[in-house]
Amino acid sequence: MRLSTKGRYAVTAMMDIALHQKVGPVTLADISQCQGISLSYLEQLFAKLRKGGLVEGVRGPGGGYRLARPADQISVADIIESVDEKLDMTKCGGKGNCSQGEKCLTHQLWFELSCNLYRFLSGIKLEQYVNRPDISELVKKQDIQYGRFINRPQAIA
Amino acid sequence: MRLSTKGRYAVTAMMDIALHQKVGPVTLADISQCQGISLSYLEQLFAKLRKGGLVEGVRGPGGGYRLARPADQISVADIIESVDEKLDMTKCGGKGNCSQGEKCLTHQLWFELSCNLYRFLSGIKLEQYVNRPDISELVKKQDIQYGRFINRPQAIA
DNA sequence: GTAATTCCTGACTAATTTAGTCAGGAATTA
DNA sequence: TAATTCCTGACTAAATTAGTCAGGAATTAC
Repeated sequence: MRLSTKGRYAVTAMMDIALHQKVGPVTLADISQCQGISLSYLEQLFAKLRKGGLVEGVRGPGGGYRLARPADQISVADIIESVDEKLDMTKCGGKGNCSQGEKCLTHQLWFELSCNLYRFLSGIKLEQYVNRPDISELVKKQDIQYGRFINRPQAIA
Repeated sequence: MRLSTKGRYAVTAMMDIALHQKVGPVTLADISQCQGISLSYLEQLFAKLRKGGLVEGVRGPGGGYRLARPADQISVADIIESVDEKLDMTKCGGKGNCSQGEKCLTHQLWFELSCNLYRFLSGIKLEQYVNRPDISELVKKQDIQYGRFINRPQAIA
């Protein structure tokens, strides 16, 4: 479990999509503009999120990305996991030069810690942010501010 | 709050020191050998841990590093914080180009998440690993395996 | 007081990851 | 048919991580 700006980008982008679920698919161009991330970089990230089965793309005008499953079934851990490559925790991998076969003690301790962290982040779902009334209010304001979804009549329906 | 291999190195190294508190200071050379990290890189990390007030160095033969305060007062969050530079969470920093003065919504959400994570890692202290009897047993075994503390009579006293 | 040990400092380099750029193609809608 | 948007892959630039090197400073053991 690694946690970098890359993971943050992915999580915030996914939050953006989750917050607009009802309006329709969200374009990467919108996310790019609102969050100040380059479009091409977002495309790289979303290629991974797609492979991870977290989002699905909709092509053509009015298209964009939507969640591949309900927001209460997507955790922060899911997102980070699909975007960040696993780092081998042990440094000795399968070599066993760490402690003659056994996993080195401190590596074992880190592993425990890492599991706890993973469990913690697995418990945090996108849904719990979406359903907060104070947030829905802000979403509306910001959408107007950025002029999002203005030329998308079918999205409202 | 970022979490990389760098942070992992620091945490595992600190665990190593905590586990050997009673025996005396732990040399970076030992940690380097046991965990497969280069000595010079460890020195860079420990320069930060020292500045963070988490460890203090003891020079000369029989020297090494020891914890600067009790193990129940050093959390995983402390360690990672002093080793990893802060990353600006907002990307707009103080520029306010994010959402005209207000913090962008999704950035705000990430900030909340990050706080929770920080609180979680602050709750995990080095002590809770040190005091586990199953671990003390393993520490002894591995120390013999690596031939640690063999030429250090004063360390036992 | 000399030698060995260990921390400590700073500058430099190599490898990896992150982030961005570019050029183009494929599916969909109007 | 044209506009929109995802989608792919190759390439480059910047940042971070990790390692290397050379030397100095404090301490201990002899």
